[in-house]
Amino acid sequence: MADYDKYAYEPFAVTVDLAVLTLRAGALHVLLVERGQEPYAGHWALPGGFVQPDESAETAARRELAEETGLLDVSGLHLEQLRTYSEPDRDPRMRVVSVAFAALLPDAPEPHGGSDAADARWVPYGTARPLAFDHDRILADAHERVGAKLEYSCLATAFCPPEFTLGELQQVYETVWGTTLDRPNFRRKVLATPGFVEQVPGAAKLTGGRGKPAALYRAGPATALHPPLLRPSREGRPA
Amino acid sequence: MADYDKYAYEPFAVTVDLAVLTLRAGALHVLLVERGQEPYAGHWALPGGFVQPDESAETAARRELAEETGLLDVSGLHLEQLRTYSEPDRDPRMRVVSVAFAALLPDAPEPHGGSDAADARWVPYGTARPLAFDHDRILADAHERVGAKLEYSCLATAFCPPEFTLGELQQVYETVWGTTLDRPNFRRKVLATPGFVEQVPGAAKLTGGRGKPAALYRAGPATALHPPLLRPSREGRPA
DNA sequence: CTCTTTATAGTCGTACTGACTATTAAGAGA
DNA sequence: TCTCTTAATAGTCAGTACGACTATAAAGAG
Repeated sequence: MADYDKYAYEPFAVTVDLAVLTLRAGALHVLLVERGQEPYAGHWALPGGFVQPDESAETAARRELAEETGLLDVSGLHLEQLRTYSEPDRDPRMRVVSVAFAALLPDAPEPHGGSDAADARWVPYGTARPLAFDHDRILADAHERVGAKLEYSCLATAFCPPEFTLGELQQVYETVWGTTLDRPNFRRKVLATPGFVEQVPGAAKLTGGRGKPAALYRAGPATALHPPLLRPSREGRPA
Repeated sequence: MADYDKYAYEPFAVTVDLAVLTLRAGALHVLLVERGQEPYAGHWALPGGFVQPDESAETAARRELAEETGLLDVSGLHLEQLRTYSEPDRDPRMRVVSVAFAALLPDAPEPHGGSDAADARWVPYGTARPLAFDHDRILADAHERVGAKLEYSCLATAFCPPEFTLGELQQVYETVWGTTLDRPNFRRKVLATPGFVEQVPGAAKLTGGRGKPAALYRAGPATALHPPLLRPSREGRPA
């Protein structure tokens, strides 16, 4: 910001929009609310709301997340600022600048409309298009960002419960990237990265489903992956 | 954004802040303006200004960039949205939400205060602290983001003139990362990445300084680096 | 003419990765 | 109970990428 005296300035409304992602039954889901009023009445939209005078966008996003999901404790959830959308015509009613966030949830409790949330629902990613406003774009940006961060950060554990198997962790990568990965290679790579995951000490194996029971792991202290875990090929360069 | 009727909303001032980076004499420089008024009178600050009612933050950033640098054509410059800073107390006078951008310039024309710009100057990165407001943080975030993007994108060519030598390109990496790189290995890696750079066809070598003249290259069509060019070690994981 | 500087070429061993095969330990169904 | 299926885990092997080098070529400086 520079010289306040040289420019007139117009006040803007500032909101936050949330792309809340989770994995249900091996598919990526998004938390969406159905709009009751114009514009875009009947369309699905990302949850969000106005930033209050005494809070930052991050605080507002966390508050909205708690309200919309009905979760009591959102303090430990991963919340990542995506970018800010500020096209003058993105809302037909008024000038609204929106700071978008991506949030990742491990399990998927059905949202039971908290304080004043409209009825929010988990919707499989990619269905329910088009969304209201520019929310298709925001959601696509969130997906792209999360997919990219899986490569070089330990973000994948944010989709998992506190204790998880390597198979579940691999499912996160496969679901977000839309690919399949070789299981032994994935295992080797994850275990070779110091601090990514650590085995739960005397813990019993997870013996729920079929097959050999898997060892349980929890997230380690590392936050970055060196070297990264690159998604397969994606060649795409011209000749 | 959600239900406009359920919340009162406070209007905010929305600004853009620019971290304009360039390389001069092998050192990273930032474009800064000296503040003449309180608060932070006499401190250096990032250039920036208010977003006008009819423009997006990106448009405002490009306009401010042209005004502050005095450059006539800023259309081809790389401009990257960093994040939005919205702490309630970040400006003591009023509630200001600022969208920060990083811009990369190849050469460094001394800014000759365009239309109404305060006297802007190139300042070596790291000197001139503390900056006004939260601009130290913004500038550090810009540096971190640019350093990270050098690893997996072709961003480095944005610091170079249209035609450049591999030595100049390597200097970009070394300067931003603050490391030294092995020259043959860097060369091998860059040339092995399809579309990163392409040799200028019948062009003469650059024979300015001492030493064997270098071949000239220009930026290729690729935008991403696969596999990435990782900066050395940065281990840093707990035991 | 020689020294210094910089670009470019090439070598070599290690580490990492992708594509496999093999083995183990559970539940499901006959 | 036996066998089949499923999933976890162990291990192999070749191709490649990368870091650390050495060597050569082509310019200017003294």
